[in-house]
Amino acid sequence: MSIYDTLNEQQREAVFHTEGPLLILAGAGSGKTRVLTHRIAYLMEEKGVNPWNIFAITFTNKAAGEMRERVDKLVSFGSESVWVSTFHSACVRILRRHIDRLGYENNFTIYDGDDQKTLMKAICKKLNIDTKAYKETALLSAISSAKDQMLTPDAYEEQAEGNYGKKNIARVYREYESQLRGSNALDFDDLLLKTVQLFETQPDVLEYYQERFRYIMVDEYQDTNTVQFRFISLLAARYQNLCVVGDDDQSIYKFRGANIRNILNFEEEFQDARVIKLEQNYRSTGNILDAANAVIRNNRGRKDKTLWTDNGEGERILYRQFYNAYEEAEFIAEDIQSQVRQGMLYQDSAVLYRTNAQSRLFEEKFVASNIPYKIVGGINFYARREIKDLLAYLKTIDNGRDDLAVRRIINVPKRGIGLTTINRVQESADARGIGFYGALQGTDLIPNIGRAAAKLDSFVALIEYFKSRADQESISELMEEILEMTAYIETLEAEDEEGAEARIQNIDELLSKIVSYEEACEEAGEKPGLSGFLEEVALVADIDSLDENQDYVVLMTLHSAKGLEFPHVYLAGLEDGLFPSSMSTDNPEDLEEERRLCYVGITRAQKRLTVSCASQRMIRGEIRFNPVSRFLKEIPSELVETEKKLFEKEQRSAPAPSAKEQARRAFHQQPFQSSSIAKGAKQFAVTKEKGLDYTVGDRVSHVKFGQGTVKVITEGGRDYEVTVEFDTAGVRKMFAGFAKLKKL
DNA sequence: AGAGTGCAGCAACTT
DNA sequence: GCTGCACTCT
Repeated sequence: MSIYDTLNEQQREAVFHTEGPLLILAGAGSGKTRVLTHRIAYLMEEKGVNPWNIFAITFTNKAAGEMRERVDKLVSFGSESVWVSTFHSACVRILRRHIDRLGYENNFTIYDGDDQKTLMKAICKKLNIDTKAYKETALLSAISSAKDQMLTPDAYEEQAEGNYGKKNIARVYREYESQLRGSNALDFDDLLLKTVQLFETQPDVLEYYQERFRYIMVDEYQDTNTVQFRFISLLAARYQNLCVVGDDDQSIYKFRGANIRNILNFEEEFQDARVIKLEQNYRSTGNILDAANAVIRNNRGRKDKTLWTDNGEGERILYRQFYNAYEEAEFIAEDIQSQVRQGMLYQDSAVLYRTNAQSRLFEEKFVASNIPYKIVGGINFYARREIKDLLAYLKTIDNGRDDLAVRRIINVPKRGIGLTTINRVQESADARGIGFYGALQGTDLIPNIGRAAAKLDSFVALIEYFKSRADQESISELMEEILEMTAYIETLEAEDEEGAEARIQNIDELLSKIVSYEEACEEAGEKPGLSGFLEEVALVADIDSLDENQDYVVLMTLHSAKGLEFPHVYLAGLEDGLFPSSMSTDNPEDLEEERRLCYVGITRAQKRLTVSCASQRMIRGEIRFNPVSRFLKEIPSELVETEKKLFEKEQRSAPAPSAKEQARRAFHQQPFQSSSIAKGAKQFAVTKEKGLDYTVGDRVSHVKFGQGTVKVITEGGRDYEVTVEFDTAGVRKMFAGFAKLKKL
C-alpha cells in the first residue's frame, strides 16, 4: 500500500508523468492540490529528485503554505527545500539578489496600488495631463497591460505611431517609469517584468535558475498572464519539465491580464505536451455540480469537459428572492444561526458576493445577531492610513530614495510643512536632478524656502537619527521609537476622537506583526531586516490570514473565494446589473468571464448552496431595481428549491445537537471578536494588561532607556500611559503595552 | 503659509 | 457612503 493508491487513474497518471511538459485540466474540486503534492512527493521519494530542484508556484501565500504542509506530511524529509511560492514572492527573491545588474539598488521598494495612484496623480500634474480625458486609473491600467505585454516605454511609443491618445499614454508611461527608477521602486507588474528582463539580458543568471528549477509546477495556470508565462517558459526552457494545472472555466482575472490562451494554446507552445483531464469531482453533491455544469455550458470557446461525482444528489439548491438587500442579509444571518443550532459551525458557511461594497449589510446584521465573521478583502490592513504612514517611515529609513514615502510623512504628524514648501523642495530637486530627500538634505540650496528651512532640517535630523538607530536595534524597537519620537499616537488621539481607538488597535497589530516577523526570521536562522519586513508586507494578500481553525463565517468576493471550499455557500446579490455586472453585459467576452465567476461560486459549495437576490438595492445612494440574474435562470428549475417552507420547517423541528456535535462546537467556539472599524477577527493585540505590576514611584527598567522612576500613570482607552523619568534618557511618556517596563 | 471646513464627484474584481 | 479639492480662517 503506497500513498499513490488513494488516487484515481487520471490523478495517478498525472503524478507519474514527471518528464516533459504536462497540462492537467483539473475541473473544480477534482483534487488538483492532491495531485500536485503527490507529484512533488513522487519526484522526491521515487525519482530521487533533489527537493532543491523543485519549484511550485501558487496563487496566494496561503496556498503555498498549505501545499508545503501537505507535502511535509507525505514525505519523510526535505520538504522545506522545495521552493513553494507565488509568482510575486519568487520574483522578489530573485530580484533582491540580482537587480543591481539592471541598475537598481537591491533594497528596492515595492509600490502598491495606492502608491501607484499617488504617483500617477503627481505625474498628471507635472505633465499637464487633463485627468478628465485620461483618468489616473485608466492610465495605470494601460501601463499595467503594457508591462504585461513586456512593452518598454520606447516600444509603446513606437506602437502608438499616429495615435494621439496612445502617444499621450506613452509620455505618461515614460515619466512613470523614470520616477519609479528614481525612487528605486518597483510596482507589482515590474516584479515580473524586471525578472524576465533579468533573465533575458543576463544569461548566467538565467542558467543558474534553469539548473536550479529542473521541475516546475504551476497552480491556477488559467490565471497566468503573458509576462508570467514568459517567466515560466524561460525557466523551463532547458529541462522542459513544466507541469501546469488549471481549469479554463475558472479563469476570472482577465481584467488583470490573465491570458486564457496560455491554457488553450499550451499544446502548441510546448510540443509533445501531455494533456490529462481530471473530471471526477470530490467536493460537491450532484445537484450542485449539475447546476454548475448547466451554467458554464452557456459559454463558448472552452475546453470540453464534464464534471461528474459519485457523492449522490444531495439537497436541492435553495433560492430566495427578497424585497431588498436588508432582508437578504437578515435571512442569511438567521439561516446561519438556525444551521448552527442544528449542529453546524460558523466556519462551515461562507457568504460570497460580486462586490466588496455588499459586505457592509452583512456585517451589520452579523454584528446584530452575534455571528462571528471575518471579511476578506475590502480595505487591506496595510492600506489603512495609519499603517501606511508608519510603513512610510520605515521605507524612508530603509530606502531614502523612495520619494513617495518621504512626501507622505514629511508633514505627518503635522510639522507645519505645507504644500507650498513641499512644491518648492520638489522643484529644486527636479531642477538639480536629485531625489526629494536629497534636496531636503541641503535646504540652504532651495530658493525661497525661508522660515521653512528650519522645519525641514529638523525633519531630516529625525530621519537620520532613525537611520542611525536602524542598524543597532530591532525593527520593533525602531517602530516603538518612531511612535514615541513623533508622538504619532498622541496626535491621533488629539485630532480624531472616534476613529482613534480603532487606529491605535491597528498600530498595535502592526507591532505584533513586526514581532512575529522577527520571531519567524530568528526561527529560520535569518537576521530580520527592514527590507525583508517591508517586502513581506507588500506581498501579503488578505486571504492569507484566513484561519481554518477559527470558528467564523467568512465573507468575501467571488474572486477571493477561488481555490476555497465550504460546506455551505451563500451566493448573494444574483441580480442582472450587479452580477453579471452592468459593465460586462454589452460585451460577450466579459459576460463569459462573469459566468465563469458564477461557476467558481457555485463550485465552492460542498453540501449546500443558497442563492439569493433582492428586487431593489441601494447602489451609490441610489435605489436600483434589478431583474433576477440571467445566471440563475440557467440553472435547471428541478435542481432548485424555492419554497419558503423549507427554511421554516427546519428551524422549527431542529433536533438538539448530538453530544458529539456539542463537543465539536465547544472545542471550536471562540468568543465573538470583531469591531466594525477594525474589520475582521483580530489575531493579535497588545491589550491592556489586567493591571500593571508597578505603580507611581516604583523603579523600572526599559530595554532601551535603562532604569528610571515612574512618575505618572494615566488610564487611556486601551492601555496605560506611563510617564517615566529615566536616569540617563530623561522624561519619557509611553504606552505600557509597548514599553514592556520591568519592575525592579 | 498652513490648517480647518464644506461640498462635489465617484465607487468591479486584485498580486 | 467615502475621498479629494476648493474655500476661508488663523
